[in-house]
Amino acid sequence: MIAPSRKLADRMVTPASKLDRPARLSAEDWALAALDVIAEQGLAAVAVEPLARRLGVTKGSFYWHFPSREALLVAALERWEVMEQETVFGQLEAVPEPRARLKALFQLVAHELKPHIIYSELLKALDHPVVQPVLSRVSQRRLDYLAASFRQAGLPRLDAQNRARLTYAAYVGFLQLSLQLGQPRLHHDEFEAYVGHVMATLIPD
Amino acid sequence: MIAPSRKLADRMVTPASKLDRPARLSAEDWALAALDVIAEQGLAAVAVEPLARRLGVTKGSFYWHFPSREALLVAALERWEVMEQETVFGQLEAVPEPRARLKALFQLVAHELKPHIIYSELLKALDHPVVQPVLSRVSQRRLDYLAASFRQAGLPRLDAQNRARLTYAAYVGFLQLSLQLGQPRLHHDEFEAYVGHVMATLIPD
DNA sequence: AATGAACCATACGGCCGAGTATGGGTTGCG
DNA sequence: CGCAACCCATACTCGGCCGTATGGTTCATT
Repeated sequence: MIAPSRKLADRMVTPASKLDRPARLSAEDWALAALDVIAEQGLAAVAVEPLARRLGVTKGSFYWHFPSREALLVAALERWEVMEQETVFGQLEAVPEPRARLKALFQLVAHELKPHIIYSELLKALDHPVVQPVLSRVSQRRLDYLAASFRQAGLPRLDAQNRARLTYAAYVGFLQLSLQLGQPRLHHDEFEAYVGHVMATLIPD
Repeated sequence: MIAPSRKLADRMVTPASKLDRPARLSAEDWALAALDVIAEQGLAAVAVEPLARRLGVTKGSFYWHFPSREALLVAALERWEVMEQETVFGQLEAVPEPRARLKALFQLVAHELKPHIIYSELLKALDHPVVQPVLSRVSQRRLDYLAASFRQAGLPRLDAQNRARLTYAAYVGFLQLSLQLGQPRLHHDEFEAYVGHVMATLIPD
């Protein structure tokens, strides 16, 4: 079982011994650290002992909070799934007009890649049984959201669905190519032109 | 200590004991087996001992042909890179008209996923230093090919480049979503409709 | 002050895969 | 036949990570 997350006291008697580590960790701290490692080095790099070293403690701490490495992954992904809901969808609720909302969505994804790094890393770890259902749910929600937006933008139902699939595939591919491959390395101007082209091509008029 | 020598007759006359294994392997056999494992379980699953078991031999064999696991990966990717050139591009040289060639390209990718499984798996292993340059070259070649085709289809130079980027991102995303996530699980009819939608959206008229 | 719970360190066993060393068997060729 | 070159098996060492066992330390509470 997971220990109840107690608010970490700011009692820092040590001046500069172990730096800003809260001296005592909670299960949530481990889950957040796991998400950091996923974002930096992928899911496979989430190992107990390296994580412990990273946090300045030993395995003895970890196995008090979690029964196994699997349990940590589950907790981390659970936490990520709720966070991503707010992050991605939260900023778009405000835009009522569907075409403007789609444009805002493209701009968001294109210019703020960091929130999508974890999604991209999880996509690379889809063979893992814990990851698959989570990514499945998240992707389906996004697809439905896209399809609804295209529908509101005037596309017939089937066209809206297919356009959503195409758009989402382009999103996933863009993430992989720009984050993982990092190859194109477009300069600012040509990148803006690219985003403009994507919007002009995929958003109906 | 002294292992009793296996009956030689087992090797010589057996009709189907060790099956079709050529009894003695070459470096190329190892490279091809590595590609099989990549296609089935990803690059991380390419380990020497499991591979040896798969081939019915032991590590002793491997380390005669290769100095290290790295060297095997390099050889396997090298081999894959030349094979993929012929496989993907070879079938399209015959089609002269650019728009028809693009359509043929879409159909090829949509209906014959197997040749792209390795590409998809390598995409998931881009953090590996051996993989990065290979995928970088392959992707760039494909992008250039796409851009040239869109150019021939009548798009202005910059539009052709951006359309190529968009198309290739959609290709990569489609691979990840259908191969790894396996989620959409579209039925035949709606899948054909999707492919049609993609072509109608991305191929200029 | 004392006690119990929360938290962590240390040490251990086990698994698995990378490499190394070495010798034995197999094949082609003179 | 005989002798290399070639191919493979066996038997190690080494390191990394998982999980367990156990005892020590710190904190809140009475």
